[in-house]
Amino acid sequence: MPKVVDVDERRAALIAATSQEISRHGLANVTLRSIARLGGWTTGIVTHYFDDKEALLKATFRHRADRARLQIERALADGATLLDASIDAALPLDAERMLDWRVFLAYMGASIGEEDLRALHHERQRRFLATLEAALDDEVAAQRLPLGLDTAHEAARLLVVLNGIAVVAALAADLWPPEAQRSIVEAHFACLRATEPTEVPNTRSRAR
Amino acid sequence: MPKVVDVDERRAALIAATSQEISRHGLANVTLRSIARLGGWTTGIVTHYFDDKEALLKATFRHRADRARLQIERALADGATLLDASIDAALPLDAERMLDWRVFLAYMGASIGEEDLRALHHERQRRFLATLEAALDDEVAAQRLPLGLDTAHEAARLLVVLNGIAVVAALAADLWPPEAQRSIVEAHFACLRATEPTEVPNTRSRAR
Amino acid sequence: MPKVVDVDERRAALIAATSQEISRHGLANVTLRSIARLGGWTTGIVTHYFDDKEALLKATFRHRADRARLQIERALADGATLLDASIDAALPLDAERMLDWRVFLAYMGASIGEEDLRALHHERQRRFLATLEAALDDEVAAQRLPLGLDTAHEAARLLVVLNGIAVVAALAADLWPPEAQRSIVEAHFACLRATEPTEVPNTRSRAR
Amino acid sequence: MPKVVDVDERRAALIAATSQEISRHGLANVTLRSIARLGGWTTGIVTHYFDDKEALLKATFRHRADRARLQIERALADGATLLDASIDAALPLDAERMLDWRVFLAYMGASIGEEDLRALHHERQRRFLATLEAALDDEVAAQRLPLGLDTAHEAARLLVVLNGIAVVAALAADLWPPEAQRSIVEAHFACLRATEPTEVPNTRSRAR
DNA sequence: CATGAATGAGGCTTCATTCAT
DNA sequence: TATGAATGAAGCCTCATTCAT
Repeated sequence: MPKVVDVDERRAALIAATSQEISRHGLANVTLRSIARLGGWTTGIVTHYFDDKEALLKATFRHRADRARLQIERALADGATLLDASIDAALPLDAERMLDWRVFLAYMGASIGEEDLRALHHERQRRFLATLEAALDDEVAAQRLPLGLDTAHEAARLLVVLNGIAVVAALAADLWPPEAQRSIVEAHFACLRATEPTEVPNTRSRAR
Repeated sequence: MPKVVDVDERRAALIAATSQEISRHGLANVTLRSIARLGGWTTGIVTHYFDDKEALLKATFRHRADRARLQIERALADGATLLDASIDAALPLDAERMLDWRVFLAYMGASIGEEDLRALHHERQRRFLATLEAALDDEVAAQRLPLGLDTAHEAARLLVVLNGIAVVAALAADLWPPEAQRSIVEAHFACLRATEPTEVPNTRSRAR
Repeated sequence: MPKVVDVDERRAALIAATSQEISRHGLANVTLRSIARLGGWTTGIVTHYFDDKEALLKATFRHRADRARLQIERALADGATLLDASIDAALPLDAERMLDWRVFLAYMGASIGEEDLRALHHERQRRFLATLEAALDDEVAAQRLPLGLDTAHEAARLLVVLNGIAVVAALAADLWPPEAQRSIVEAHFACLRATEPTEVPNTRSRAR
Repeated sequence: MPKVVDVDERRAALIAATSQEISRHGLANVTLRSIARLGGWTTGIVTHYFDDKEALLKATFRHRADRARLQIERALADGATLLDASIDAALPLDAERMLDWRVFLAYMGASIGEEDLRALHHERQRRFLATLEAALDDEVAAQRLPLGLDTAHEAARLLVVLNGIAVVAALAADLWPPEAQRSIVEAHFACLRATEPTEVPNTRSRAR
């Protein structure tokens, strides 16, 4: 009987260690050695569970993206409003979500100029947009947002705001304490609620 | 007499080549060789005009950050509204501004986990916020935005939106054509004007 | 199981190769490549067993200094007189001791102007002086040297003579054949014995 | 009429700057740039007055060797005893002589393993030995040293002692204050004066 | 399954030298 | 005579990957 090793568990441990290393020392400074050291393994372990370093990094990115999105979906499924979910499940206000965003941003920087990585981001964006749009539809249905809202457009706007907060907060944490981040999101939702549904489409069709 | 060379001009050429390389091939793939090749120099040229590779990269980052901010300031000084300046001078809608944003995002990713780089971003943010806040004050004074607007807060919001657009657009350009980017900014400004709905009707005349 | 390698043995082999390279081609011409080539390794081997080139060089220096001193101590422990030990265990009269001295002199030259290397030499000198002084005390106790000799002072003198011989001999080997080196040491000891001319006549019986 | 530049003077200035750099920062750290900087020149100056860097370094070495020897010869010509000349003109007890010795030792280290440099040292040693032997002959003639002294042999011994002091003192200056250095030389001369002229030759012909 | 020794390519950097001015 | 911009070779070092055990 072979030694029993839970492959998925080990993979998860490797991904967790990789996340930590990326967040702490930067994507450019992540080495197989540093990952192995953090987990108490040797470098050889990596190629046992992943094809190579790149595969491990991509898996880490995917894992954090999924985790981040699922946390929002779970909050919504549990009955949270989109506003609350955006703040309490999306903003980098605790360690795990900070990790999500830092891994994302690190990988985002690495993707500039490396077109083969765009597929990953494309997929991530697509899924986030779908989640946000569905949530917006639900908000409208629940009459917490005005009827007739262009939810596809507003999903994009919300994605932009959340990404924007993450960027600026990750780089200057002391300038963006939790209240500052929250107030941005709240202002955005206040704006949504005040939207005259006919206005936005009109604006978009403006001739230039 | 030695060969006459305009040092600043040569430095600018090196920075331009570095920007191109970062944008095209990614910060992690920028090598002294690739920079030199692009400019038709040898590798020694780099350390002739900069202390080392890091100094060149930082100078490149600073240059693009300054260029981006100055373009906005210039547009405003030339009489553009903040809305127009945001769209026509800030969004990555032409090659130069795309370069600004891509360099910024690349460096931002590299800053995750490297705390010594945060000072650069901090400075950049501070200056952008100051520029945006002053512009918002001007907008209010010109009665294009409602009196009593919290311009400090709105400067932060606008910064978030612009950064957010850059992030998502840089990673999935085909999902964010110019009109999509524009509509986000316009929706944001519409929201600003609606902050005091009684003061700013839809009939303002905007010079373009 | 990984390949089994005796780390200390491999380190010793690297140090041996480094000694050879220093002696043959000079400290300034020692490259990782040349060391690796001599041992049949690749360049990576060096940083596998030492932090970097400097660490390897310092370890080499320390090893040769220790070896040289221990050879003298061993000779004395085996019953040799200090005169015989000085000649047969200290002078560069065979390949190993020549290596000791050449490595020492090479490193000494490199220490001019590099104050951070002085600690190494300081330690080396301190130990050699202690060894020589103890040996001189033993000689006095064995009545081979006059009672009342200032052994601390004489240890310094002997160190000077041995270092001086090494310097001149290493630089002009043909001017300093073994007999010439020996005669210097013997004259020095003759002088020592004559320090109290009434006590040590010329009729002492020396065991060799 | 061409610009008048005293070639020898300029060469001397270059050599002086090179000596300083060697003594302060070590032979390995001497660059044409550092020399030029020290003298307020540009790097091109060197190849105007010397073939290349190596020629400058060798000229520096020769200059310091000549200077050191000539200072001793001058002291002797002025009527100093050899003992006084050895102490007051040879030991590294002032800045210039310290410079002589440091340059010598630095170059000595560089000569280990570089056989083409041995000619320089050979010549230096030959001249020093001749100077010392002549001085010893004079001392004997002046009856300050015993008749029948093997002056060739004693010149070698004295050279060894002086070189030895320089080596140890250059590396551990605090262990070798002026008095310590002096006492070594004085002890050596005391030994010379006490020499039984017949003894040394006998010792040297001993069978091994 | 797991180890970790060894490889070797490629990056950054330094610096003597050249040469147009 | 002097400048100093530019060259380009070569050094050290890092690190993903391989593979014998």
